Amino acid sequence: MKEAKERGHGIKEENVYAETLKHIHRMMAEDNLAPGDKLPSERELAERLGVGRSSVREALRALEFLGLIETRRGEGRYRREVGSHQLIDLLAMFLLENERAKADLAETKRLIERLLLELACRRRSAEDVNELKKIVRQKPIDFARFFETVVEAAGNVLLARIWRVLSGFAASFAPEPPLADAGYEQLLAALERQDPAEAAAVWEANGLRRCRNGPDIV
Amino acid sequence: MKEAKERGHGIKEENVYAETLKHIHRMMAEDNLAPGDKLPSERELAERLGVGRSSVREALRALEFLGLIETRRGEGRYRREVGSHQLIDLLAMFLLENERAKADLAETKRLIERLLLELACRRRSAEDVNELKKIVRQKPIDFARFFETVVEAAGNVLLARIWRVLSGFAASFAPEPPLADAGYEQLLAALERQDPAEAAAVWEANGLRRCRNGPDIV
DNA sequence: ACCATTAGGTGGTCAGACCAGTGAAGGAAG
DNA sequence: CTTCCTTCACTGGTCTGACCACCTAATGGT
Repeated sequence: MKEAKERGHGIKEENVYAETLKHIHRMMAEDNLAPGDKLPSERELAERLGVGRSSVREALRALEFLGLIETRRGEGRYRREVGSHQLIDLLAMFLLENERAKADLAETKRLIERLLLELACRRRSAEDVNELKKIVRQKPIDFARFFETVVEAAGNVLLARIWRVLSGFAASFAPEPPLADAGYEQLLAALERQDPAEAAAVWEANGLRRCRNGPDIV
Repeated sequence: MKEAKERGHGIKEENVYAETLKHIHRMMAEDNLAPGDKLPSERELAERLGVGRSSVREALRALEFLGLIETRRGEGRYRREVGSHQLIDLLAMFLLENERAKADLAETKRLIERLLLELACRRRSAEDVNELKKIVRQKPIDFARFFETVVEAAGNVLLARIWRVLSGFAASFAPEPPLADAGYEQLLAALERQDPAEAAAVWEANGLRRCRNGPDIV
């Protein structure tokens, strides 16, 4: 009675939804899908992968959650620029109820930013420095663009993604108070001299007051 | 021709799936659902909320994605301990298909471990130090237990969770080369003296060689 | 009292149907 | 010819009903 199973294939035996998710993701990579490109329709994917439309829908919904694709009703689904994370809004909503989580989040974000700065110091190219100089020269300083460049220069995709997720969370309930201009000058100098310790020191010095005390002068 | 719509209710007009998601989440809060408690079944929720089962499924899948509930086939869905960030799991899954990502993963893990060590230096209690002394004294040194204690002492739940995820994935394809015993002695000394800089220095000296030099794998 | 069987509930999946937007093809009016 | 509008095919959104595989607990025979 009990040996009835074993549907022929010995291995996989995972949720169709999870399989489909991986499959579609792999397909996106293999087809070299650029941001803005259109994905096949739900029905076509279902037929091509030999699964039901509902399973395809759940997989696509997950990809949308991860911010990898964008859905336009009546049109289709499109590959999205990485970095715009839809899931952030939802997650933030849930996290709002936990004070401790908020504190941990703020601290973690801050620490990972320090790591990214240190990495950027070691790996930044000459172009990175020029780009940053341009950004700092142009007042008011665009904090987001400054740090995006730093993250790019750090050259660690995983750490960058974690940062973007945390950053999105934090932004949704704790607006970012910008550093003083002098802070950027110092960071830039450290980056140019490839001095990770100096960058970390500047970051700590500029961050502690707002982390500890809360509201402070801009 | 164009004024045909307006299904009676003037406002909402959002995806049923999104509405259902919020609805179920609110319901969980109002019913004071404790971790481990069972949620109503898909079919019951569908009937109670007046929507289709597929919409309920998409909403529940999202909650699962967020780590708020757990699904047990054949049994039901249960409220889960908050704080389990499922999304990072998924993120890692995707990154694992890429060689470059593996190098980034190893580096990120290493860096986050440094952060945890630094935090632990600042926040460790006397008991933490005693615990660590016991672990170090007992050869061969149990690396996992040593670091678990450090992570605990660091007192940042979010960072700890990220580390556990990274650690788990890293272990699955890159066995951990343990530190020399002398390394643990030095780390312990730094922790006892609450000297983050020293701890970080020891960590870098013992580990970063493999991350820095390799030209981003092949 | 024990254990195998059974029945009902639950999530997992699929297929088909219909709705509601979108955009392009195609025809009528200018 | 151009312009405008209708039409139609296609897409995502949703609902329904039907199975399946799985788990639990009640059942019933030994």
